[in-house]
Amino acid sequence: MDIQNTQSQMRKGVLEFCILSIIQQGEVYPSDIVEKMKLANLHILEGTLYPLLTRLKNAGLLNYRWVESISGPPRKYFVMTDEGKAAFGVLLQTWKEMATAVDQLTQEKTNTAENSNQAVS
Amino acid sequence: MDIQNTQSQMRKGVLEFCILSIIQQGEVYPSDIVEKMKLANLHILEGTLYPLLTRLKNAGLLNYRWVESISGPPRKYFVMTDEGKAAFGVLLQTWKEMATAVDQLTQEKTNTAENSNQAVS
DNA sequence: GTGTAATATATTGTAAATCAATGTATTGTA
DNA sequence: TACAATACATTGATTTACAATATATTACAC
Repeated sequence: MDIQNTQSQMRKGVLEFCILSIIQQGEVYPSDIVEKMKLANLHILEGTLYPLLTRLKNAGLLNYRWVESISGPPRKYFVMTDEGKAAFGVLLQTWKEMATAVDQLTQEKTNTAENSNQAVS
Repeated sequence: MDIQNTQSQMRKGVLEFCILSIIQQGEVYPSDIVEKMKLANLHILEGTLYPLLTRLKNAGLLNYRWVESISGPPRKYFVMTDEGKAAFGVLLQTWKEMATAVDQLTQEKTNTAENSNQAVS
């Protein structure tokens, strides 16, 4: 009950960061993002994704272009702006620092020999 | 603007997990938690912490005992229940998996729109 | 052509959680 | 008694994810 909620919070925390990361790797439309996130076990629903993309677009981090599809309505392909790329760099640094901090925090007592996953560069 | 918000989201996501981690390392009262979190660059306010501790206590993950202080009102010292220890184990696993997934996601190579599906320019 | 399914973008209403500000209570000291 | 420091606690506003639903386009069977 509460565990699932906490797990959900954890996942929510990195949603925007992961979506920016996906878009930085190349043009994608929303269904691509849902798919890639699912592969990373970070599920996101359309009702969450669309407002989020709008937020990021309004913040100047993203742009999009319409692309015709042969199997349905046109798609919005999203790309990073220069500002978005800069923001992603900052967020990547924030993520690394936070992950390191959390690892240190949790390793202060959890000293099992199994936990030898060292922090990345 | 939006970067700070995204950074804030990231930190929020691990708040409960980190607080459980701190309490698992030993008995603490709320001000201890605020202090330890600040040292990890994960700031939390009392207005956030108190409801959060109440939530975790009501969920059966925490207990507390009153301890007299020589310099003010009595303090609530929190400890983990057995259920809380089990929950923390699950969350630790969740954190590791998520951190790995996020690292992989951010390290993937660049794709192009032409690679994915049936996009037509 | 009409109806249905599949694909895709988008909005609405609800619930949960953080935060800033403030409130309440206890202890020591001038 | 008054005041400062410490500590627990609540309130109101804002934000945001989610479930459900709406709107629009294309393909295909009949």
